[in-house]
Amino acid sequence: MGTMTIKDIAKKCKVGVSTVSRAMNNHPDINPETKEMIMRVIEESNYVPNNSARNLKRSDAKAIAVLIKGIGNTFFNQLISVLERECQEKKYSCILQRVEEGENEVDVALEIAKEKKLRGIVFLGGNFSHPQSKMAQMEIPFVLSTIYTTDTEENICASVSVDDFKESYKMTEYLIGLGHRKIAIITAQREDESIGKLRLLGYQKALEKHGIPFDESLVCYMEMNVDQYSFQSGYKITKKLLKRGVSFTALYATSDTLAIGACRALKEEGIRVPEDCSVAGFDGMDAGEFYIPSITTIRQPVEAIAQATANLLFDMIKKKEQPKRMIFEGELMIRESTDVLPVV
Amino acid sequence: MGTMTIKDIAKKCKVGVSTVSRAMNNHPDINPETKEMIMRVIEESNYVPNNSARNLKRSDAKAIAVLIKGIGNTFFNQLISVLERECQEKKYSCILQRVEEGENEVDVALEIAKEKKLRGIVFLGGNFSHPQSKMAQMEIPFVLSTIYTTDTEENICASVSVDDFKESYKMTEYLIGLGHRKIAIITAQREDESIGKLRLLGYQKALEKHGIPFDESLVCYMEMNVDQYSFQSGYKITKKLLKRGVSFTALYATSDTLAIGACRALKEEGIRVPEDCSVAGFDGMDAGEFYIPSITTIRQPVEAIAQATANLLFDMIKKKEQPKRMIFEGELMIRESTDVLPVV
DNA sequence: TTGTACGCGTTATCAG
DNA sequence: CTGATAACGCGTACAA
Repeated sequence: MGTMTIKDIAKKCKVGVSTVSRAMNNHPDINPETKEMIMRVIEESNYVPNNSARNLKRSDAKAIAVLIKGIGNTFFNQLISVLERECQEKKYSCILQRVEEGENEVDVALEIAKEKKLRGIVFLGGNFSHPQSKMAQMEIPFVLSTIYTTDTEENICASVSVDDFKESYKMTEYLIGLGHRKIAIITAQREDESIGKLRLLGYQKALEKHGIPFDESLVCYMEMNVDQYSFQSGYKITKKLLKRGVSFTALYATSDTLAIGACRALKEEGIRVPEDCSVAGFDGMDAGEFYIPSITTIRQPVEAIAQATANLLFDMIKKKEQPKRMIFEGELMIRESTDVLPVV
Repeated sequence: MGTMTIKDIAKKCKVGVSTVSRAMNNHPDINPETKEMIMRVIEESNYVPNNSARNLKRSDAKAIAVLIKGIGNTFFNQLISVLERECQEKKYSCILQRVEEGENEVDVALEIAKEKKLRGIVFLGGNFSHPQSKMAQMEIPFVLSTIYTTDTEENICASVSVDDFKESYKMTEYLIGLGHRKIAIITAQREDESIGKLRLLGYQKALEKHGIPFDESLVCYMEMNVDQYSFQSGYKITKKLLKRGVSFTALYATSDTLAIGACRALKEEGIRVPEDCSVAGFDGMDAGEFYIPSITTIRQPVEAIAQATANLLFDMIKKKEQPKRMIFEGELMIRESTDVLPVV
């Protein structure tokens, strides 16, 4: 019975197609008996309506999409869960769409918005520096979650995130407060113009503030090809740093995963954490909490960010709210991987 | 200028719609100049073709989908990467579709297969015990990756995985070989009929083989509600186990994430790994490799499994291959978290 | 309450 | 090489 259509069902039931349609879509004006009969036939026939045809016709979809750049980033999983929960509550369906590293997320957004007749979009991850002309094409509300974008005064994107600059400053200052002066940093690739850069700037600013000269040889940039914020990445970079032979008493990795990779690398060289070297991360992921030693980090309030993202988006959909930037406070989680610099 | 259609473009270009369609879809029979002109207009107009309409018409899609039950399972990320790479090579597009814990993956498959005119499907995760009648509706090839299913002789599903029973037996035997006799196990929820059960059975079999009586009080079942194979889960279960006051010298967690959670819990109680208690995992994830102590585990050959999954599926699509079950060998990775039982 | 017929945006067929 | 036009499967005015 190859592929059923609504017509086949109509024929089987000896009714018109519209009646079948009404039965499927819970329309009020239909005889309950006819409806039941139709539903039974549908069930028996294993009929599955064609979504493409539906989307083509439908004007109202009650759906949003979440575009995720850089899956594998465990950090997003929690965020997504909350977003999905929130959608369910609002009776919206939530479409998850992964976008490749090389792809342009706005293009993907434009396409899927049209295909699925979306009401709104959430962007997760990515650098997000797109020309204004491109952004203007987005006819539906969208919010950037966990992403920073360098938008101008007159044209602000809706976004919710922590202030990466400030939080990074906070962490660096904490390390300095422990007595560390030679603080190595693992940061995004040189070309990064987004959160990676901000975190680096925060680090620099804190050093400057405390009269510690910025030492380029203590900065480790991630490589382009490898999986950006992975254990592997942190491990390799740290190995390389150690080979360079520069000395440092603290290592600030700009993500918890990087920090964990770094700890492994240090251990292999017989360097104890935190006794010989303090290690700090960023994000506040579970992995860092369970690690031994547990990783000192800046915890992003994921739950709150996700919640705010959903609220802002739905408010924008209802025209109740203009795009705005929302900043959340990160929390310095002092754990086992950092310690005061021992006096020698 | 709301939403452009192909007609608008045709009008703008003063050509017929079919010419525009040809330009977009790289058809051979079109004047290069006309094509170029059309493409320019499309670009300028920010026209985005409607995918629903496309899918509706298209008969051939050259696409497969990967249905993932239980994202968050980092284990899948690698698998997916390989699958995507393989698709690219074959010029197929690869659609990732998450399926909720409560959803029926076959229903989702049926729907998306129809909507996207898929050529094949890969199932990742889930228990997969579906009635034969349901499976019969799948008109396109599909393969279960990393999933075990209790299929009958005459009706085998295509699947590729390790032999969870055998591998679990292997791990347990290894622990016994170290001198351990009181081996606790963290396993799936009681109701599990899939890999969780198999791993438990492998454990039991190994005990039996070596004349060690099975002790129900050493078995920790996961809870239903919590995130199944998470750090948290392993942590909590271990805490509970310790409270029970039963003594054990080794703890076999049936996933690396559980093992890591367990290590944390043990540490908090002042129990050293591996000196006081050996801990073993399963899967061979990065997280376990970088953990301190690194986790002894059974490494699933993810790369090979993914590769075989792709090959099998594409062969089935080309009718070159019948559904079959493929078993891969797991590798016992002896690392820091296990040690011989000290003679007291 | 139900059935008929049209249109959604594309692509494919077939004459020019 | 190009342009009409017929599907694709469904929802929905509109008529009955």
